[in-house]
Amino acid sequence: MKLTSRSEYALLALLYLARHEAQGLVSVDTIAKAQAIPPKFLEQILLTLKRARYLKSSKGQHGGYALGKPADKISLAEVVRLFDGALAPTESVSVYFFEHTPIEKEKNLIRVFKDIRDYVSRKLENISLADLV
Amino acid sequence: MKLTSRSEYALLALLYLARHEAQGLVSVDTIAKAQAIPPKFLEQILLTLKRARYLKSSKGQHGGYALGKPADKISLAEVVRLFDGALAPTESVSVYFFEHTPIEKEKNLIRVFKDIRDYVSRKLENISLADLV
DNA sequence: CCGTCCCCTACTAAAATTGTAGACTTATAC
DNA sequence: GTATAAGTCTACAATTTTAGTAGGGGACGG
Repeated sequence: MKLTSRSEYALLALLYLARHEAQGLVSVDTIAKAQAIPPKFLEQILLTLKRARYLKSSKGQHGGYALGKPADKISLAEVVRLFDGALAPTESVSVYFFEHTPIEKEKNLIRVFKDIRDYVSRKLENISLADLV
Repeated sequence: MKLTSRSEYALLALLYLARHEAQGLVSVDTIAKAQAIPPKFLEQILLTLKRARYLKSSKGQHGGYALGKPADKISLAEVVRLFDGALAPTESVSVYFFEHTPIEKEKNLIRVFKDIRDYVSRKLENISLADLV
């Protein structure tokens, strides 16, 4: 797993929204300024999060985004997977994003990388936005 | 950390050499065929490994490559770092490859990713080629 | 009906990844 | 001492991924 700026921005935006849940809807530009994210890029990211039901939104004046589910129901694992795919170090040990890779037949190596995969998944699955605000 | 095919091939080649240490020097083509690696690509990889002192070589007939140090002195961490850089999930928590990234100021996130970094580094630093042959 | 804000797609520039090509060098066998 | 079997080295190319930008459209509030 390697975080791209997409997923880092996504996490920052979600954290912002989790911290400002009381305020209701927040505009893209507000988040963009607060977290120093290129606004049009953030727009795409939020749209992706919305389609995946992590956010809800409304248009028009006073529109904006808010969390689509409780902060404790959104895990880091889900967010990272949405933007960066596999949490595993190589796709041949990935559960959700399996693909063939050269080391596939090296059982000993596979075991090591599965251990890492398991640690990372467990860790990120057990941490929600609520744990971080 | 995300393994590229470069580092996967490097690991395969090193394992092959570790398993055939008795045979002395082994040619690129022999390794390439045994491990199904594009030969000219492997050539580059072995050269990099050699420059980093993990391999030694000699030219000419009956030339080839062999491990440059004992198999138990070559850790997976070193090999992966050589080809793929940081073991950490994002460079802002990397010790050897630090760079600024967007989530930098989110202390809570940083803590999580440092935990992952530590697990991965310890794991890969404690496993050598010798452990896998 | 006007401004504000989300929706959506297409596009682009840069970087990384995954190789290929070919000329050069060195050691060994004969 | 020459042919040959290797490694050495650099440059290049194709593809994919990443990190954005651009801009028109649609909905909602006032």
